[in-house]
Amino acid sequence: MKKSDSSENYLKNILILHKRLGRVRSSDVAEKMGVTRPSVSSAMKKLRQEEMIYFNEEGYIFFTELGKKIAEKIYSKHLLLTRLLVSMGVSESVADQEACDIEHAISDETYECINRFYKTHIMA
Amino acid sequence: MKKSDSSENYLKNILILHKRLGRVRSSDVAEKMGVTRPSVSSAMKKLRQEEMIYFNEEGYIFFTELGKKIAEKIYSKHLLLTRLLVSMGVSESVADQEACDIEHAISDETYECINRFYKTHIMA
DNA sequence: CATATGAGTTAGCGGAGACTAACTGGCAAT
DNA sequence: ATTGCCAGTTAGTCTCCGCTAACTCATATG
Repeated sequence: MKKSDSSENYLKNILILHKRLGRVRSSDVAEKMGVTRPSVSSAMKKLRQEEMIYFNEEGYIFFTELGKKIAEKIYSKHLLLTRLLVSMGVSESVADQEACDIEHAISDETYECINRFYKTHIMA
Repeated sequence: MKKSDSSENYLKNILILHKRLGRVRSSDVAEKMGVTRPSVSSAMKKLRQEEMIYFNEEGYIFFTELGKKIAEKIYSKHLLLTRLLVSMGVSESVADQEACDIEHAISDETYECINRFYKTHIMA
């Protein structure tokens, strides 16, 4: 049911690296997230067992449909929260940083509420 | 520096029980938070070592100045976040629930930003 | 007086999720 | 062909923070 914050974070960062680099290895994830390669290795093992990702023959990481959906959802939450905080006067870097924690705490329903609010009260 | 979410949660709930009951024992905390008495016992031990709380002769829990300050700060964050979410359309109960996680993720500076925003854009 | 109850503690366990140390296997350069 | 590097994995450790089991102690109740 409840995915752990840690797994969600790995998925989000894999997505970001996919956008940035085109293809992603475990060591890229380790470098981006500031964790060791063994940590990534065991996290990837878990995500693979949960059918969120798979590795191709060359060792690059790809999303399954499920993994992609979850990664994109979290990334959307991250972006929305960052924009919201910035428009409330929080600095770009702090907003980005704190959104990383908040994003795991809000449900999809709450995301929709915030999104509607943002569109009608702020973006407008 | 970074207090754990768990400790912050204990402090917040002790504060709430103080307001509600006047005085607070470990078992009250256990019941309110849905954890076992041994869990509370070890959490209180930690908070006592950190000089956040102390016990009086009868076994009731009281805040030190430091503990009170931190508990009130977290409680303020909780209230503000709940009100913010509710005014964005999130239900009272979900807002309250999710605020419990978000409250540990926002800095004091971000709290001030949200507070200003709330006062000028929503409460007004 | 004997016993039951309730609060608190201690000891020990378990899962998450990080870490280090050390091994493997591929590939490049000398 | 040997050496060295880089990516990945495995094994084992640590910390945090829950849990259960079991003990202590005080109070209340038969």
